[in-house]
Amino acid sequence: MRRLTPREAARRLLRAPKSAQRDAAFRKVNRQIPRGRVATYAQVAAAAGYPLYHRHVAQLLHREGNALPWQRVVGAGGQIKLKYEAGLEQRARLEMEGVRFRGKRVDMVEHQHRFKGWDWE
DNA sequence: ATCCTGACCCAAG
DNA sequence: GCTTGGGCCAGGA
Repeated sequence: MRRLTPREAARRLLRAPKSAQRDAAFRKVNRQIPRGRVATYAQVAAAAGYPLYHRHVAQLLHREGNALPWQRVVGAGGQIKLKYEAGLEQRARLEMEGVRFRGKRVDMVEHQHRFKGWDWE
């Protein structure tokens, strides 16, 4: 497979369904979150340019999180939204990156990532 | 087209 | 802290 030129890539994106463009934007934003930091679903959605799509961010991570730093996306206020074992795994992964918790929630004051330009403040 | 669901969010009480 | 209700949107049945 030859590598696509930027122009070809752009063209391919335009032809692609909207959902694919969104997902691509979500993946890109998710990958911008550095180790030891987290962002909320709403933050990722907004930073990707789709302010009302926080639920879809979750859907994407659910589908193909394995190929992404999915553990760095949490609910508003630092809540872990995964249930049961999955939730424990996310917490463990984050703690392994040095993220600290206050009770059930991630210490957002310490670890919330700020995307440059985007997202309030 | 309708109905249901979801790793959501937020304001209320 | 909690629960509830409403809002949001696309995808699948």
